Amino acid sequence: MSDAIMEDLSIDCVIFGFTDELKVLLVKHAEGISQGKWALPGGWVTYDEDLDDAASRILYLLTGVENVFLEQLKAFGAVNRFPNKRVVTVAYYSLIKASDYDLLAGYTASDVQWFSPSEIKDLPYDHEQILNYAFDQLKNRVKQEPIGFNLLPEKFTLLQLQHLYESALQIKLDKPNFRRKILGMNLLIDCHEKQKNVSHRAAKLYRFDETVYQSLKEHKFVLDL
Amino acid sequence: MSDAIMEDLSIDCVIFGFTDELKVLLVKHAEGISQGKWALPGGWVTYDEDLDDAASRILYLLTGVENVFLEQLKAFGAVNRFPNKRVVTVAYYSLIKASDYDLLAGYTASDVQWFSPSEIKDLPYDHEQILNYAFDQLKNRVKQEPIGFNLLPEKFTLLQLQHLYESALQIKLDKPNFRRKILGMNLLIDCHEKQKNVSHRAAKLYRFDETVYQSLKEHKFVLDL
DNA sequence: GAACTTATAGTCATATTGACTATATAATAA
DNA sequence: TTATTATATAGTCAATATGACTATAAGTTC
Repeated sequence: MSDAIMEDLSIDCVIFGFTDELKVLLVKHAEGISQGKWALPGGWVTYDEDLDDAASRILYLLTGVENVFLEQLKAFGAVNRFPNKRVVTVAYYSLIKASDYDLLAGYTASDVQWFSPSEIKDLPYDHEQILNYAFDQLKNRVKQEPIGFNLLPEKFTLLQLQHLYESALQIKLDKPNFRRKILGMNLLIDCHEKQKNVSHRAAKLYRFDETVYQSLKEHKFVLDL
Repeated sequence: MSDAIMEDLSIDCVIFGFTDELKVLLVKHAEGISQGKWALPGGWVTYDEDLDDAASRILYLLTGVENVFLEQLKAFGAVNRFPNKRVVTVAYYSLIKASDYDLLAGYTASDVQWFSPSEIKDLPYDHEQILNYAFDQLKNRVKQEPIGFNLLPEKFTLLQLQHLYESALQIKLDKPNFRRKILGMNLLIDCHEKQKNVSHRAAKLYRFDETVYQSLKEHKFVLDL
């Protein structure tokens, strides 16, 4: 064991960020074959760290984003996915609140930035395939467990929550029906407060009931939207 | 590129087999640290094959089982999961009809056999963790797409299909409700035939409508049982 | 005060669910 | 031959969920 790198094994991270809409975190490569290109943050695994730890370390070094729960997506292992060398990569993904993190490019990255899905193009290697796979996974996850706890302000309106679902699932939802569904889950607590400084009727503010939120995460539910 | 092995990357396969109940395919290791132990079929990836191909090759060499659709489960990469050496393994799984395959131990396996989940114990490395993960994945998959096409005889009764679901999901189902649900999907075609040589009222035989089956596989549905 | 925008309440026909009960059909034991 | 049994299959029912709406309320801005 040493902290030498495993020559043929890498990590790539797909970080989805939510503010008003869904974004993806990319870094500009400072070196190597893909120098100057925007790509998923990625790097090499060392011999003395678990895969999950490698993913967190690499993400932090390249982007400054830390303390994020990374979930494994899949290993991508086509023979020619990487040029000149056989490299299998293990992809991870996460969904975070963009405004909670300061971006700081480092290590092999010269720049780091949030991108709208629509402006992403020409990703190197098989990163496009990884990203598409991550989008599918995200949609699945959103339907299988509640999201939003770390993505919205502590107090939020039902419409904000609805927008979150709409941008993660890329669909439009009916407002009254969404309210009914969400309120029926007893997941939200009425703050007995209203929005301020809005140029229309102020909406009620809610917050998550942490106990219910956690138990819904475990005892699988299916959100049929 | 060569057909040398990647020293630090392996494959492990979880093969679920269905006959009357759910079984798992294990091999007895003929060499190495776990010699004489029953374990998941696994082996090393070479430099010149895709991960998916490596999985198929290894499964075939060890067990004689071929032409199986293997789906990737997850990469397991804890630092000490394998003794004396850092090895990351990519796990695959599949669900097949046990009686369709002849078992033939080979390569690093001295024996191969189907096991009931309850009789499996003392698996080496982190194979128990992998197996448990595969069970969870199986349950998920069974709920998200139709199964049975390759697991049941061409003509089968509703009760046989129900037993398949019950053993994959490890739950009991209500017979009339299961019938209603399945028949309502228009997935089955009435063969206008009945069971023979049974010591009770013979049940109707059905077969899958291949077109509907395939389209249900793609346009995700959720089976709420 | 009128026009607008958004929030929130409520309607309704239809479909689905889980938990049942009832009847039909065949084999076998008495 | 009839009773017993095991299973198949049909049907009931109350409770709940769904999608597509309409209606009204409560604020802002012109």
